[in-house]
Amino acid sequence: MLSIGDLSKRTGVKVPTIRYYEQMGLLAAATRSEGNQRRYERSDLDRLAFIRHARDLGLDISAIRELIALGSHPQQPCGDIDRIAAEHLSGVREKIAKLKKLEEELERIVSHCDGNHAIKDCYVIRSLSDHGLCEGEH
Amino acid sequence: MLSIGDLSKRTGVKVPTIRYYEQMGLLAAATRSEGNQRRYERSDLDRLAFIRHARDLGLDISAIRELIALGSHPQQPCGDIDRIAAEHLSGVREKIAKLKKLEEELERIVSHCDGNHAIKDCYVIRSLSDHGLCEGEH
DNA sequence: ATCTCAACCTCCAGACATTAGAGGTTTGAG
DNA sequence: CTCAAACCTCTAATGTCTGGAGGTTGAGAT
Repeated sequence: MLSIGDLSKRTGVKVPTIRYYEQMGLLAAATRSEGNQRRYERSDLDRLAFIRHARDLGLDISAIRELIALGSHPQQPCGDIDRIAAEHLSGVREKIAKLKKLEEELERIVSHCDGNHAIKDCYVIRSLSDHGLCEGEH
Repeated sequence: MLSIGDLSKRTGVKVPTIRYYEQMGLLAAATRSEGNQRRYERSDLDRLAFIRHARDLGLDISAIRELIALGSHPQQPCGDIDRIAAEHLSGVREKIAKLKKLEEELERIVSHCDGNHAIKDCYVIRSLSDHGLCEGEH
């Protein structure tokens, strides 16, 4: 049996976050010690690792809840699960595309500015003020 | 003179968000009509466009406040502005790198799942449960 | 057996950048 | 002049945690 602190150390999920996940219904309410402290076992550790992994991938709480619910019917076909992951993949791709445009623009801004001219002539300020200077759209 | 709704339409920033920016000190308190409604002019539109642009680039409110403050002393050299932009650039690059790893992993996960086997054998669930299946780190 | 102090408990509040709603007032077009 | 749309302020919610206050428990050392 693990304390909440043990669980935290092993998964890298902070203690209040574990309690939050319990509150959000991602983790079943833990069994308690005589003194009312949460006690966890192997299966809780696995589930928390699953949650953490999914969060790292950027899935939100409700998506994870959906996955967990689906996962509890292991005989059914996994089409829905596939759909959730695929939807998320396209979301991630969009974010990457956006960020790449931002990266280019910031690069351009920084490379034009040597840090030594007066602010009124600074390319950073000029290009932030005047969207027309941007090469891409965003 | 523009109403807050006009400003909103022209910049794509929602009305309550404009009021929020005023509250946060990014926009100066607008002049008011006789009936206490906000009235804006050209310079407000420019500044709001600046703010919006900076937010699109992912700068947070305090960074924007900093830029605005620096921009109001146009005789000083722009080293600080350059620093803010450069710091932000490295943040964006980190985000991109992270998301690319996620993209790869999600691709791998999705491609292994044809949506037709039982959930207990689904690669999505298996790889979320077992970090050891990941090729990269995250 | 007792002491001690880290780790635990609950509840509440804050962080971020908005967004939405309630309830009331002003504006401007017909 | 009327009346709906747009405005006002204030409050509260969103999502995902994170921190603190104030009090209790657990476990190792004496």
